[in-house]
Amino acid sequence: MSLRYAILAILTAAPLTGYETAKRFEGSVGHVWHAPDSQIYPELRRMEAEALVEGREERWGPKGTKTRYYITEAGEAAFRSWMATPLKYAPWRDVAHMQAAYFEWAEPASVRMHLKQHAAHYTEQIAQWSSQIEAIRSHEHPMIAARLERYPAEQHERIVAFKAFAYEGLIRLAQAEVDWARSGLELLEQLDGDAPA
Amino acid sequence: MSLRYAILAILTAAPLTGYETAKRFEGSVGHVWHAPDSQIYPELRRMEAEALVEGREERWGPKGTKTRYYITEAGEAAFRSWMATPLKYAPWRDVAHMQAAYFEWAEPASVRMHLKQHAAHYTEQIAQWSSQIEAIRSHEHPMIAARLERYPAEQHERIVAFKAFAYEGLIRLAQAEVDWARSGLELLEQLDGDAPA
DNA sequence: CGCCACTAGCTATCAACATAGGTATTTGTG
DNA sequence: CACAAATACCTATGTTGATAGCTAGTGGCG
Repeated sequence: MSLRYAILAILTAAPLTGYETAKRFEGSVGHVWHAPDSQIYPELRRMEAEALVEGREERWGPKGTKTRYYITEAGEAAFRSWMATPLKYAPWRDVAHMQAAYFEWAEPASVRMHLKQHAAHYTEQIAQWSSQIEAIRSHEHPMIAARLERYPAEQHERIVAFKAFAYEGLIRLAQAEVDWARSGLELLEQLDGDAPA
Repeated sequence: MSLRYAILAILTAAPLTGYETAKRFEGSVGHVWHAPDSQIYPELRRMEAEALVEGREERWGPKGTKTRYYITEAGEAAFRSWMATPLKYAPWRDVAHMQAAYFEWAEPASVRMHLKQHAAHYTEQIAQWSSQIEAIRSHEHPMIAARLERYPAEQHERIVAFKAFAYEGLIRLAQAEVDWARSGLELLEQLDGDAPA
């Protein structure tokens, strides 16, 4: 159900075609929520059937047409109501930590590789998200720019602050992953120091 | 596919019936990986068909029988090979952060509630995982006790260290969530301080 | 002996997501 | 004008996971 609300969220900034929506989920929004186009097209149609969005046919060149989806009042209401509802916290499911619990089944070299990869992956994520935050704060981010145009100036501070806040949370998490992986490398040295090959 | 390896992982400590396996996924292993019994029973049968586990019928009272699953050589090999394989990092999907990015659509009181709930949830998680770590380090944890009995003493240190390490990672993440939620509450005070109701 | 919680095992259905294909049109470039 | 790249849209299939049910035997208690 979250995909639906992610779609509604980006449609509050600007009406989009299915294709554009899918692109957003590869790029900016994709940093917080990922979805393939094969999920997005049918979901948009379901949402249209429920009157949360309205699809308007547009000409596209001499022969083609495309559908641009506009969020409706009902759609905004649904989004607002979701925003007011407390989240259900799903039970944990984390492969990396699950695997780490059984590292005694892997070669020390393999463990080292896993941990280094883990740190590298999240370090890269931090870099990406940091540059997103900068673009958000400077209003250079295209989605932010479109959104700010649509809403009155007194809301701009909140809009920007919350987007940046969300990314800051992701960065905190990623930093925790990096720190954990590093502490794992230290642990490994300790264990192998005690009983070297 | 991860469910399969989670099952293999716990079967390396002791052979289990389907029911016992399901119980593990509600309790201890469930902290890192959750799965309902409706997933576990068919998965065990699939794994038996692929010879990763061997099911042995056991009497259970005068009329009943139950199947206890033993990990096979092939199962151990599959697990070891998975342990040596680098993980694929799935694209991000996080409802709480997605929702936070659009907090301007919620009432400040509602945002405050969300953030407090978020902090409370992960604080509770930290408490649970911390007590797990204690039980692991003191060897009081039943799964750890069973596991240590099965493996030679020189491996005990690693077994315990890696289990504790995994939980430490979860605690780091949860702590990051709590810190983030608290910083969100501060941000909210700032924003509402600028323009109070 | 009746009752109940627990153990044991199983099924059916649905939503969510991944993967991998497909067609057709437009637009820009050499 | 040929061609590639991008735009636009769609489907089919399989896996995973969530939800909710079901039957039936065991073991302990009053």
